[in-house]
Amino acid sequence: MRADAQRNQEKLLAAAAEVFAGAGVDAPIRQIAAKAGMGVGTIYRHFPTRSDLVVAVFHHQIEECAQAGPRLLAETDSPFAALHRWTDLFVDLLVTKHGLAQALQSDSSRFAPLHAYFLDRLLPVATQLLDAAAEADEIQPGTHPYALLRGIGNLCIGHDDDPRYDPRRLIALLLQGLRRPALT
Amino acid sequence: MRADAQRNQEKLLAAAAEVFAGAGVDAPIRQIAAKAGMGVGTIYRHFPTRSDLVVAVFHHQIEECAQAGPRLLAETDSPFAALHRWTDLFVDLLVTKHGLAQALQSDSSRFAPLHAYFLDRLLPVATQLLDAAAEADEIQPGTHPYALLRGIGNLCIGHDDDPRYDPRRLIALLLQGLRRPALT
Amino acid sequence: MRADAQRNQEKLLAAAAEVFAGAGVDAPIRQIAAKAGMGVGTIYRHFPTRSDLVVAVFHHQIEECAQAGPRLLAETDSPFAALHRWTDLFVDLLVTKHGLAQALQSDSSRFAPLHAYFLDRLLPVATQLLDAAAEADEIQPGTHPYALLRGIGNLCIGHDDDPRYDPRRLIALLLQGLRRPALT
Amino acid sequence: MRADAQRNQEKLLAAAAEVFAGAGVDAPIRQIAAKAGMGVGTIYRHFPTRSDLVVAVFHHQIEECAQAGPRLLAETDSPFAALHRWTDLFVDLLVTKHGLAQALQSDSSRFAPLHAYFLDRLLPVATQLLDAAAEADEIQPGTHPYALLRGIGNLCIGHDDDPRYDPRRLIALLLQGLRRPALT
DNA sequence: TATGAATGAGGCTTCATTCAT
DNA sequence: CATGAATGAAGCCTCATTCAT
Repeated sequence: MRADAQRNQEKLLAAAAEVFAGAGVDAPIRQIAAKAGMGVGTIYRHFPTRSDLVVAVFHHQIEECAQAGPRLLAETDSPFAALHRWTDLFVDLLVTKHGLAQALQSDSSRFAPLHAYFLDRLLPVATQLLDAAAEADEIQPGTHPYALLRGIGNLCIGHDDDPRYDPRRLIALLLQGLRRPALT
Repeated sequence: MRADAQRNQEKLLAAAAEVFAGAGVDAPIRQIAAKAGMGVGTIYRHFPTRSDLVVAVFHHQIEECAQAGPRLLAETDSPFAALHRWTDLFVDLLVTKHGLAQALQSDSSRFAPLHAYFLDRLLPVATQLLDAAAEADEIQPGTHPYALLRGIGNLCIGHDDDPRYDPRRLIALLLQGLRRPALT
Repeated sequence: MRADAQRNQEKLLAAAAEVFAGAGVDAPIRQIAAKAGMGVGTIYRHFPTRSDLVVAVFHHQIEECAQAGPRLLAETDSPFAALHRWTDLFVDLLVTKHGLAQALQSDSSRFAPLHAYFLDRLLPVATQLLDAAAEADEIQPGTHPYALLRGIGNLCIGHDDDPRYDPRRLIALLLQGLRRPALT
Repeated sequence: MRADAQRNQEKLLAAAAEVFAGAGVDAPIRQIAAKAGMGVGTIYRHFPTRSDLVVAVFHHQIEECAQAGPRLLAETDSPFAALHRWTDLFVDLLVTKHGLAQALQSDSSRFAPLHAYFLDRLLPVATQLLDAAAEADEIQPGTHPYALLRGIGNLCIGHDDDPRYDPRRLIALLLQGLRRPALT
């Protein structure tokens, strides 16, 4: 029976992820319930607020991304390179799980738990990477990790609306701008 | 009556701007009508679709911003400096008129006229500035003006949610990243 | 100046007739005003209620139809033939002035003045024709003129929706059914 | 729950039938919801469009009427008599379920499903009856069953507005007019 | 425990009608 | 007088959320 419940949870999370990607994180609950093959009541039982569901949906991905930070830092001699590669993973997270970027930028009161979880896990990672790069004198200091996360998150919005818009390129420019020596 | 109507229009646009700033461009029409002290019908008469109203609200600002581009370019010897100062004005537009950034990022089908107007006016300006800077060899070529506009627009989202997030600093870094010589 | 007013009135009535034909007698007043090139206030001034306007629009046609009855009766030896030809004119009125049939069947409280005027003018004519035919022993007695008018009116509804539906043929059958000797 | 829902459905259909009869098929959904003692959402859940509701309300009656046709034809030697009795049932349907006649006459785009269902069930019946009567040489051929249905439907409009108007008598005359031998 | 039926608040939009100019 | 701007009631419809089964 536990296995059943497990299976159901996964079906729900998969359905929610799909719907969030297709219709945004404000998609009707009924739509998710329908795709998951269950009643809306079941969803409300497990995830009383929409934010709870969103957190659950993005939990794994955020976790993986968080864990990649220290690993990348250990794997290379250049903290800046590690930072760069980590932002790539972060962007993957945001553009693959369409809906996450939207949820993160959304009116802060809604999705507050998602914000909290997101920052709780990723802010230390970004801090570590930035600090390491600054200590190695590869970048100028003074950029708040929060600003970096949020900036990258914002740049990922609408990533597939128009071929002229390539968030990775802009992010690369942003990181380039961090490098020393600063050009006037 | 013309004078009255004129006054009303202005009251409406002011109210809409205020409401858009406070509650986003999806705020209920009723709320705007209430703030403007008029019936909803009056708004629908002048602006049949929400997008029409949004365009009207942002029209002046966009216009001013567009006209500033060539002027700045003429005023300085460094096209890059002109570009930088123009992006400052552009950011002013986006952060002052809170709601514009949101509207620009919003699902393209809604607010299509706003998108069209926005690009119609500002894309040529951004193109001119980028081209001039590239020709002066101050920046590397290859950045699409559309990407720049949209990237800056995205970076301005949520500009006042958190003091740690300063879009101007990120944009400065982005522009810095455009400069020659490119650092690896 | 009187001539001007006259011209305006006619323009209004023509516009109303056209709109009634195209969009029914419940068409928005603004639509009529727009087609007539005048403000809605002007229409309200001359025709305080919608019914007043409808009456005015159909006045001429109803009048002509009413006057044709006695003339047809005088022109022929067969009152039944006169009746038949008169119903043809009546049907012309209803199918040409699309909207009249609709208005006549419409919820009796609205358009009451139209009903009143319509019956005031046409009921005596229908009565005269039916009585003459009955007295000439061409039709069986006992059919109320009101029922005949209304029945024909109803049969004209939707006259152009479907080629399979031909009100004139049905009306011919109805009149045929009135003839003597009655077949069981 | 199934039992409850069933009961609710019936309450809704009864309320809708009553409201349609009293206020026409364009009556506000809220009014129906109020009379049924439920929220508007419940109605929209079961009947997404107004037409769906109208079809459901008239479904049983139309079905019974359709089934009566062949039975009447089998019960008598005179196809014309069967036709006459069937039109009586048809008129019962239209005058009892006030609102059906209105809906059938209404602008074809709305209530299209009702039109379709109505014709799908009743046109074959009318065809069979007319054909049988024509083959028995009791009526003249050449009347389209669609025209007959629609004509009778139209004649039933406003059946209770005025005591002078008796649709059954007019319909009897219409059928009489179909009989052989045709009188000039 | 899962379900999905029911509720009803809330946003949208259209016009009939009034009335200031 | 003519105008048409403004009002706001009224209908529509969509979900978020609750709760009986």
